[in-house]
Amino acid sequence: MSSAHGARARARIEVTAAIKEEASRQLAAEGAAKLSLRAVARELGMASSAIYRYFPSRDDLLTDLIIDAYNSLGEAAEAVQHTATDPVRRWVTVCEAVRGWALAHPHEYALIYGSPVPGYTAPQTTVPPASRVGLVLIGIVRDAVKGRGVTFPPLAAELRPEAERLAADIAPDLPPQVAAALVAAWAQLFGLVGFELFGQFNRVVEDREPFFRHAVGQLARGVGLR
Amino acid sequence: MSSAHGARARARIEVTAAIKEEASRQLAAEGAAKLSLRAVARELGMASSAIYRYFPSRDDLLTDLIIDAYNSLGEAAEAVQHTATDPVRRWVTVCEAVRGWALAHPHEYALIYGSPVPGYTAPQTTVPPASRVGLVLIGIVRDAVKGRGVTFPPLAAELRPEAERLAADIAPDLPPQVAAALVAAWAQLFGLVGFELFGQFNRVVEDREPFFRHAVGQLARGVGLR
DNA sequence: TCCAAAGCAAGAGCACCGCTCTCTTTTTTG
DNA sequence: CAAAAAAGAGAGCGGTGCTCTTGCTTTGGA
Repeated sequence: MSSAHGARARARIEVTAAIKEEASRQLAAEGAAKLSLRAVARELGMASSAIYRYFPSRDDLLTDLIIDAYNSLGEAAEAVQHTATDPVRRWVTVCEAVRGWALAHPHEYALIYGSPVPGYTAPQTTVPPASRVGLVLIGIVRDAVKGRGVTFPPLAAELRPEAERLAADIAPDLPPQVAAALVAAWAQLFGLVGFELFGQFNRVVEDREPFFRHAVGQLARGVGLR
Repeated sequence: MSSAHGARARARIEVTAAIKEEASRQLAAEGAAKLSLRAVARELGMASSAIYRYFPSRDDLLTDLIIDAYNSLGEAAEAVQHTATDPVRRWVTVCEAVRGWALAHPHEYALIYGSPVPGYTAPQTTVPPASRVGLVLIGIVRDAVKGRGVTFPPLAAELRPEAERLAADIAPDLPPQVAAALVAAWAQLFGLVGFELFGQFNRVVEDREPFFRHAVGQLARGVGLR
């Protein structure tokens, strides 16, 4: 068993943690593409082949880091979700937390929202951590709907079936129009963050904080919040 | 001189083109990270070291491919920008062209709008090609403003100075409110496309075409188009 | 016209990478 | 206490970007 029985089991946990720690350091410093198992091993003073006792491949290590990144971002969003009561303010606050986390952890952000690492497809285990930010946004809108703080956004007729299916899937208690608008706003939020982070706003947007605040405020109104 | 004088100069152009062609093939097939100079050379039947006579480094080759990708996407957008007269329809059509290009060229899209290749910073030469889609969107809004087809969107007071600076920079003939909303919508468009392309919509949005059409339609209204 | 200069191809080589296999040592377990 | 399982180390394979040296060919000026 891999329980915390012997000293060996404890050592395994420690070494695994040390590997992830060093890998995380390299990820933050140089980015995912320059993360090398050999360099991690070197830094830890072990043979490069020994790493493979803990992570079967580089991709498995990356998967762990991806999950950590999703959880770290999710926590950042969850931590501020109740610091306001007004729906729009709550929405904007959470969006700002997402942006703040992204600016503080650019390589981690690129790892999870940039181009998927080549040939790499994320396993199912990443799905729950990846959903946390979305769930926070859903929660805000849900509370607003309960408190009558939502004007239903318009919905094209052709989108009706998809909106109903989507609402049933992710938030059964939300009106289809709101659910559809929410998903769109969710994607658009990461468009704003990504453009700033990846340099697309260079020489275009200078004073980025108020710009972002205003844009996500409009996003909130697009979902129906007020 | 590097003019088309001798047979040597002509050969250089041909070899350069052949390298880019093969590299483009590999990029489309496997993605940027698996593009290897050695593999390109192998495929072309030349020594790997010979490539360096044409491209000083792998990054220089990638820069060329980035420019090509921007231009290809820009052309796709420009090609459809006049197929409608109604401002909202024009906007949606161009957005659909962007999405269509992205779905048809996922690796090229990832190259230019995914995480920037680590350590790599795009040189100034990429700026004009990178601007083409934005210019198309600006053109649509400009025409709409002239034709009185625009309701000015709201603008937070704190954003006023940035909006004026931004408008002066990218579209002096556009009202600041419109210019600011336009830039935000521009970024949000790529959020929608990226989320679909990079799998974030898996198990969330099923019927993606109407969803996208509706979302970018709302985007157009956010800019003031109607 | 001839000859030096410049351009180009090729091969060997360096330092790195992910990953595998084998061998030895250590710890756990029946 | 012995057998089995786990872990570490080292060598090695095939791959990468990139450099350097060595010849060969085209080019342009005296």
